[in-house]
Amino acid sequence: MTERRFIRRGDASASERSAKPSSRKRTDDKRERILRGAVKVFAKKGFYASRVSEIAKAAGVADGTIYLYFDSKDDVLESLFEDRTERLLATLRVELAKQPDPPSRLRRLIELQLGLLDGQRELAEVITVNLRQSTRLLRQYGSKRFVEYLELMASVVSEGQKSGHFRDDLSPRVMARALFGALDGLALTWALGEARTGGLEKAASQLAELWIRGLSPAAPSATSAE
Amino acid sequence: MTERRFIRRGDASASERSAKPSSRKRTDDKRERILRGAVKVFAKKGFYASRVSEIAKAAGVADGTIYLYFDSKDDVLESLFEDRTERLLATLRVELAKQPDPPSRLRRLIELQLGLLDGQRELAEVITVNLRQSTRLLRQYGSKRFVEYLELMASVVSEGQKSGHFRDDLSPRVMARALFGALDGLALTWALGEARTGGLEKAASQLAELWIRGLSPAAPSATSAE
DNA sequence: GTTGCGTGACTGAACGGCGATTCATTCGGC
DNA sequence: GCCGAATGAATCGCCGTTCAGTCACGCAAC
Repeated sequence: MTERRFIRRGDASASERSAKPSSRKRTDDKRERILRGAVKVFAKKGFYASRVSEIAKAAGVADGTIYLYFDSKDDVLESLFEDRTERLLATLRVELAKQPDPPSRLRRLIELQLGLLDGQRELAEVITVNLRQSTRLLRQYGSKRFVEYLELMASVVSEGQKSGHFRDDLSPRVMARALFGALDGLALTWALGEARTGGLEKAASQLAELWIRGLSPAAPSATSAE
Repeated sequence: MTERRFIRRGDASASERSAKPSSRKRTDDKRERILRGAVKVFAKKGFYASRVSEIAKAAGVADGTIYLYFDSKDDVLESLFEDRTERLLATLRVELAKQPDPPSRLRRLIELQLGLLDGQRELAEVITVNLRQSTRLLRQYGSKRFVEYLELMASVVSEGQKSGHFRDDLSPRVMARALFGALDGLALTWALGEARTGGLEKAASQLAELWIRGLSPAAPSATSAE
């Protein structure tokens, strides 16, 4: 009955802290503030242990205001995920197109994904941990973004196979899932652990090394592989 | 609303317990039944959306009985995780010791972990999804098992490096986290997707292929490694 | 063998706290 | 003055947990 979600973000242009209290009109700025508050609170306590009033407090708005911009607490999480993943996907698409060949694209993909999280512990935690908590939602509503994401990875692999840069006895879809998992796992343990800035960078570089060699078509003769 | 559930005691459990006339003594059989019920319910609805009464129903016991065996709903999840992970770790340790060299151990580890979940969609889902939901707990109480698990993986890698089977420019700890993530990611997408029995087997084999080549010391071409 | 009793495992209705959501009211901008 | 964004205290339904009873079993007494 209450369809209140009529505010939509025009684009990524989030006019930040313009020193302008300006009008009492609804603003994307307020919506963004709520999302940012949510990241903080969710990261600290997890989705279910987070109180709506805490999010409101972190965002500097009243409890009720949240319901002017979102349908429910669940909707806040979902929107947050949707919003951030969209940004990530957009960045990835642009950056990957710049790379000359599939191996470079693979490396860039890994570096970018982890690089964007580096220095953003809270966001990393929300994405890795809370993504799972809304899995129920994701499954029910079918996470379009998530699938898009996996497909992007799979396409890098399959293009590499076509071009002869990668061995072709491994399924791109399986590789995409495994790579997603590996990135997620690194981000998770990093976010829950020390989370030193720059820590993910080294990990990214190593992961890229592993994958590029792992996907290489050259049959290692020296290895006593059996 | 005001819909009280009917717990038909003995109903579902009667056939199960037919052989042995149940004594009125506390049994870990009952504890195990609760854990199994919990797996079913958690897998279907997720931890937070699961009701204690649903677990009781699935286990064929009364709501209150759960509190004879566990401290709280959280304790049920924690115990479940603890219990199942312990089993997995024990199996892994035994099996890995049988393998002749690190590459075989790595392959076996991957096959075993995914193989044990194959055909157990519900358990896979609880482990991959709910593990995250209790992350808060895991962090606070320090997950000993989880760390043990990562260390087991890291040790396989570092042994391989010492023996010359694996390249030594990659950190075993990073590799362990990435491998954990890859396995977790495969299990997750499998559990949430079609979950065909045998589906994980193929994935396991491919993942092993990737990792073994990826960790191989032979440089296939002029890779400006590192 | 049978009866009666004490023990404690088990039950499930009721409780109580809590927190997401609502809505009467306020108030700034035009 | 009017509109509607923003507020935040009050509401209300939900569900984890409790605990007063129930009853099966083992045992002792006969």
